[in-house]
Formats: sequence, C-alpha cells, structure tokens
Amino acid sequence: MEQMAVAHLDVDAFYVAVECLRRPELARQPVVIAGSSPRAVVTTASYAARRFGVHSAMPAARARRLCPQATFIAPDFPAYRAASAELMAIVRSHVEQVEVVGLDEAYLDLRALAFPRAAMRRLLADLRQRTGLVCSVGIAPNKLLAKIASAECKPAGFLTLTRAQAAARFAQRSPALIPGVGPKTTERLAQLGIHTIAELRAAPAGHLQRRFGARLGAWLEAVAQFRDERPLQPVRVARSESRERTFEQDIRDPERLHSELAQMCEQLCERLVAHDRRGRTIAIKVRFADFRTITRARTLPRPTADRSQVARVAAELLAGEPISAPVRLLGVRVENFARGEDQAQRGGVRAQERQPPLPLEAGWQAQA
DNA sequence: TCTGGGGTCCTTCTTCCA
DNA sequence: TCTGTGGAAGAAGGACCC
Repeated sequence: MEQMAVAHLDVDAFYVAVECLRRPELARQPVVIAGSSPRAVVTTASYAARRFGVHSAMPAARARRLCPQATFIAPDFPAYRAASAELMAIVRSHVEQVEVVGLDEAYLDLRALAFPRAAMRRLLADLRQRTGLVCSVGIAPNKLLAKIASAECKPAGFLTLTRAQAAARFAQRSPALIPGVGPKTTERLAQLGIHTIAELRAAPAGHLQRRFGARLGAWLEAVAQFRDERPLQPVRVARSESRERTFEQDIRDPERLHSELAQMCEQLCERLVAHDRRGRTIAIKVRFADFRTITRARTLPRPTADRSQVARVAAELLAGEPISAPVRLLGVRVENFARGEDQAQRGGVRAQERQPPLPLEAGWQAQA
C-alpha cells in the first residue's frame, strides 16, 4: 500500500486574496493584478476574472479588453511577501519538514503524522481562521502527484490520490497536465502521435529516450506512471540573482543602454551584499525589438559582489555586442555563487554544485 | 495579441588540456 | 610533430515554473 507521504499546499489566487483582505468589497469580483506600463502582463487574476478568459502572463492591455469591468491593481510584492511569511510560519507550526516553493505554495512531509488527512484539514482551518486565506491541498505518495492533485481540486479543494487512481483518472488528459511538460514538449509529443497520458504511458520502452534524449526521455517514462522520487528540500540554495527591465519604449542609444545597465548592476550588487552572496560569472541579457534574445557571459577567477567590478564586466559584455536593432529588455545576472572560503581557490564550482540527476535517482522513497 | 521579472535546470557546442 | 580522444569548464540558448 502506498504511503500518502507528501502534501502540496497552494493558496488560491494568492495575490488577489491578499488584496481582497485589504479591500473586502472586491471579494468575488473580477480583479486583475497587473502593472500599469504599456508592456505589463497579468500576474494573477481572480476566478471571476478568469471566467472572461483572463489568465496569468497575458498582456494587461488584452486583459482590459476582455474584462473592462475588472478592478486592476498594481502588484505590491512587499505585502505579498509579508503575507507569505505569516502563512508559512503557521504551516511550520503544524508540520516539521516544509519545502517552500515561491510565495504561495509548499510541499509538506506527512510521514511523521499518524493521521495526515486530519492534520491537513486542521491546518487549512487554522490558515483560514488566522490569515483569511483559502488554500487547496493535494495529498499523494510523491511531490509530482501531490502537485497535480492540488491543481486538480482548486479552488478550496482537498484531494488524495494514489498512483493507480491517478492513472485511471488522468488517462485521457493531455501530457501537459504534468508539471514540467510545457507547450514545446507537448507539441513534440503530439508529433509522435502522443496526445494523452495513457498514450505516453504506453510508449514502447526506450522510444521516448531515443526521441528526447536519455534524461528527458527517462523522466517522461517515469512521470507517465506518476513516479517521482525527488526528496523534500527544506533548504533551497540560491544559484543566481539577476535584475532585468523591459523598457516602455525600445532603446537604441548605446549611452542610455549603458546607463540603464549601470543602474541595474548597482541594484543587483546591493541585493547580493545584503544576502551575503558573491558570484564568479557575470552575464548580460539583451532582448531586441523582434524578441530575439541573446546572453553574453564572462567567468572571473574569483567571486565578486563588487559594484564597480560587476558594472565594468557587464559594460564590456554590452560593448562587445553590436546593437543591430532597438532593445526592449536589458538584464544583468550574477551566478556561480561561492559557498565557503575555499571555493574560490579550488575552482570547478559548477561541477561541484551540480545536482544529482533529476528527477528520479534520489533515495527518498514514497513507499511505506 | 504581442508577449514581465526572477529564477532553475538542461542540452549542445566550443575550448583547453592531458 | 601530428592526430585522436576524453574530461572539465565555460558559453549560449531554450524550456519551464511561480
């Protein structure tokens, strides 16, 4: 018998919910969280707005056309971070091992609980009472299935799924149901005649690996059977930090581009210093008016968070690139973080930090 | 219709070196 | 001296997620 080892907890329309706590008159109304610039996109939409076809990542201008009666609110990330911190503190008071994923969701290790379902019901009630936030919960033998379950039962849902139940329930659903299978992979699968999870599951052994490569192929074979042995990661290690900006109007003037880049380097280094992070690789990103995007990077002998050094390298990378078209986005990133004093001397940080093969070779077993 | 910002991880290619 | 090979590291691009 499979052990129901993991819960995935997800706040329903989190940013909208936080705004509704401040403005209760917005409850159940169409609400869209989006910036005000002409190139802004929708961050979150309330369920009432979603009924008009509004969804995340849609250009805000289009959302306004689809749902002109909606209340549009600019995102207030400090408020969302504060609400998230309060929420996660309550979650941790109920469950010891918690992996926080973004501001509004988390995986919970249920293995130490005698009655996991009852414990999750108590947690949901507590969260609702103390924060006013409504969550959905999926309970399953592994992270993959717990996440699918919580997405399936939204909003205000509660769903427990075994692998066998999932295989039956989702047999005719698109492989896109699986987190990690995006539009490109779905399209490639369709070209192979695979349109459902049942068809993905029935693919002959080795077929997917030949078509998608060893890693992605093996992963697809596993997730088609809802197998996933990734462990919970209560502590997540940051690998990079970046700052980027889409301009309201495209920029062609190199001087202005350099000035924007210098500002971003300054902001980025402030954050790096605040987080006590230093990185060896400095990269810039340039997106042109036609959406063509390039990245250019340079790796230094020693990690840095020094403003003038990061700005100088970033400026050199930008200067080395012919600006053949107007630029709509410019960004800078520092990665390859040092993790301890010896790291810089030894080099090879990247290989040492590389994670074990994803996603199915870790030792954490969902079986009882 | 015209595509944000901040991330992680993967694949492929190139270069360097033994 | 030349050629081949394989691993490590870095660069670049892409897919995906919240």
